[in-house]
Amino acid sequence: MLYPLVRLLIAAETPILAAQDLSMWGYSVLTALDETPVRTQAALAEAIGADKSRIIGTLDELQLAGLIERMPDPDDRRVRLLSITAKGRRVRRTVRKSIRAYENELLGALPAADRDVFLKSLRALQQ
Amino acid sequence: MLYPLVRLLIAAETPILAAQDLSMWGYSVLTALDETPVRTQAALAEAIGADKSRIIGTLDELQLAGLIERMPDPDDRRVRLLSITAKGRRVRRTVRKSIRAYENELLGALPAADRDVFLKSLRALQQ
DNA sequence: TATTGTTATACTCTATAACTATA
DNA sequence: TATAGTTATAGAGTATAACAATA
Repeated sequence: MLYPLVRLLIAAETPILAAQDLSMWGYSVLTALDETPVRTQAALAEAIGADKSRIIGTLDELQLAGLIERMPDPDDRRVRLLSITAKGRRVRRTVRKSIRAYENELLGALPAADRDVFLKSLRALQQ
Repeated sequence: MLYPLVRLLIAAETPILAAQDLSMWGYSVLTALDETPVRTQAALAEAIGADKSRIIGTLDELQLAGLIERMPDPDDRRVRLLSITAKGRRVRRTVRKSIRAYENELLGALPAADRDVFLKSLRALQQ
């Protein structure tokens, strides 16, 4: 039952991301970094459910676009300290607004009380 | 919010399918054929959200395992009439029972009233 | 020797377009 | 010529392991 819904969301949200030259992983990274700063790339990858080698291309793009910063940690030069830039925060906010607008439109099909229970339940089912 | 949940379900249900030598698409096909018979492979593919060329390997495997039948339509020999076999039905029921047991366990974390609203809402959100 | 980030490789999935056989 | 099914090809996404730099 989730599969058609997920397909619908991906179809609707891919163009929103593309409008900001963002991939799904790129948006994932911005969201993670905007919520809590992360010290290592491996920790970031783990946080968003990816492999550390998988996000490198994504980080390269985000850095090139000026959306994140990647600084060698002076205390351990193997480590890259990751942070979101002001521009990255702006882009993330823009995307999030569009995505939320779309999702609210979708959820508008549900009675308000059901909607609240639905979202609460979704939250409860994640670990 | 859906993504981690979907990952969790895939991780839990892949071994259930593997125990019956079924792929996710194979299970999708069995489910579609068990619910309503389909005349052409293209229609079946469309029904489960796949490409007609993508499901051919799956149909080959299912047929080889004796779970479906694929007969040329005598009225139009380009067409393959698709149907699930008794064995296919048994396998599907077995898998479905395990999957439902797991999902009920998951949903057990929710209060019964919320669970009902959650499932009803999921159903309402699909088109 | 162990760890962080990177690169290289192979593997799976998928989409597309050719191809065949029928109509 | 058009359609159903098939095959072939190339492309994207992913996982794994090897690698360089640093500890």
